[in-house]
Amino acid sequence: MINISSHNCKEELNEASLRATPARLALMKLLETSDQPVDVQTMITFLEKNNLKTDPATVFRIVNMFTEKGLTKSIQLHEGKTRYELSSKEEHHHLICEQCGTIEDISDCGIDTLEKEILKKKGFLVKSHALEFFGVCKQCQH
Amino acid sequence: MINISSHNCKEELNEASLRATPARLALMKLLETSDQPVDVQTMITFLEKNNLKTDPATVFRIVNMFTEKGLTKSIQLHEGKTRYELSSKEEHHHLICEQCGTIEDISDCGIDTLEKEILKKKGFLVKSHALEFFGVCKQCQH
DNA sequence: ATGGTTGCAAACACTTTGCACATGA
DNA sequence: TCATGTGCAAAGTGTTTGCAACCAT
Repeated sequence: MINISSHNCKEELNEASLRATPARLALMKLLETSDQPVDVQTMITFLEKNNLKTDPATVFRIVNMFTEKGLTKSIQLHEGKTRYELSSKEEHHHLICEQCGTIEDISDCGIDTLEKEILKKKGFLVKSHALEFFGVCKQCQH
Repeated sequence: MINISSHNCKEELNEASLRATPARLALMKLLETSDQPVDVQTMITFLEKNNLKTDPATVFRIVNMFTEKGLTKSIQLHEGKTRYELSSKEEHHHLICEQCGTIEDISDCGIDTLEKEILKKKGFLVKSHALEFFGVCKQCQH
């Protein structure tokens, strides 16, 4: 991920025809700096730490809006909740350790080839996909 | 899927050291015959239709137990709920149409190769994976 | 007989919604 | 200014838990 300048979040929001409010700007920054998909609780805590009074409803509205506008992707790791990640991040997937819970990234899985085949064979046009791997990370394999 | 005889569900349950109760047997059958992953509401409706008095808590306990014992897999299609599918079904993944909601199956995606690479490159031992494609099915592409 | 299972009620966690007030453009 | 966004309260949905009664083995 090459971060060409401290990305102008305000601009990105405007491009998505969203107003640049303090909460949204802060969440954009959180998402940009986080090395793993973020859940709503974490977002709330982050906002509070930054003295931004907030409410779950607002955060849910923000992430839903972000996702609807294509700024973020939603991710489910069988935790009974949703995590969010910037769509602008390089295509990658996740390795979730069932023991310690660490979430590692992985790229390059030739899934585009697969998507093209799906279109040819099934006539199904893939818009997005979810690919996660569950298992045991290196450290946890004693 | 070749169904060698009307599979003896009772036996399968015993092998998993689970008692063969009416609800469990019925759910095994539902899962065997369903052509797509089933959610808990559908299970409850099914049990009621078969005059098996039941309760959500029981069904959740059953599917959790099934999944824990490896009889079923849990699947999340960004619906805010979990679906379940027999693990004994042939390895496959899902094409979910965002327009009409149909869930189509797809096999053969060479994901095992990928898992081996992950072990070699990252030292991460994959136990299971989730791979779903979201898009527009053939019929919905007018 | 007895330990695994269930039904019921209650509680939880995550998420959505309605509405009046506040705010960014 | 005024449409858009927020806070608060309430409700909705999916899921879990405690406990006494029940039933498969």
